[in-house]
Amino acid sequence: MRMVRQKTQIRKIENLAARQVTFSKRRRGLFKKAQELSTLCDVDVALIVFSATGKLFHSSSSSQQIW
Amino acid sequence: MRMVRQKTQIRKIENLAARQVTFSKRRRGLFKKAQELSTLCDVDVALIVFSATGKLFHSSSSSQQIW
DNA sequence: AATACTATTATTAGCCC
DNA sequence: GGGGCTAATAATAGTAT
Repeated sequence: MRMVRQKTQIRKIENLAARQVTFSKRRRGLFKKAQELSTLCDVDVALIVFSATGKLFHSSSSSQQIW
Repeated sequence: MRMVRQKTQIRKIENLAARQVTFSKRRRGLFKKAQELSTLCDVDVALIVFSATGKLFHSSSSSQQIW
């Protein structure tokens, strides 16, 4: 079974199931990167992701609570 | 000249110059990833980074202006 | 929906200018 | 501070379970 991966085009993924899977995977990656930037560079980072179904994902490394 | 790259430890980079370079590079990467998530998955993403010198970097894909 | 695998792409650390 | 280079690490698309 070949697993030929195409270079990802950055445009809306039309297939709902595929879009949800990508949302889950990339959301995790984004929060990880945000946390790493905060730690490595000693800066505050706030990240808010609003899902299509109205669910809210957020993180903030700030000592100030802004949300 | 060997360029032996160590696996990055996720802890504060003590050297100021190195920290600033990493901040610049990773900040760009993070905003790119945020934009990609928004486009691919058709969701709103807001990202705010407070630099050590008080400079504010932000992006929001939301149609609602929150900043 | 969640998790695991893995080939492949994407990011980036360390360097030079 | 910024930009380019390149090898190495890291993220992830596609697949399978």
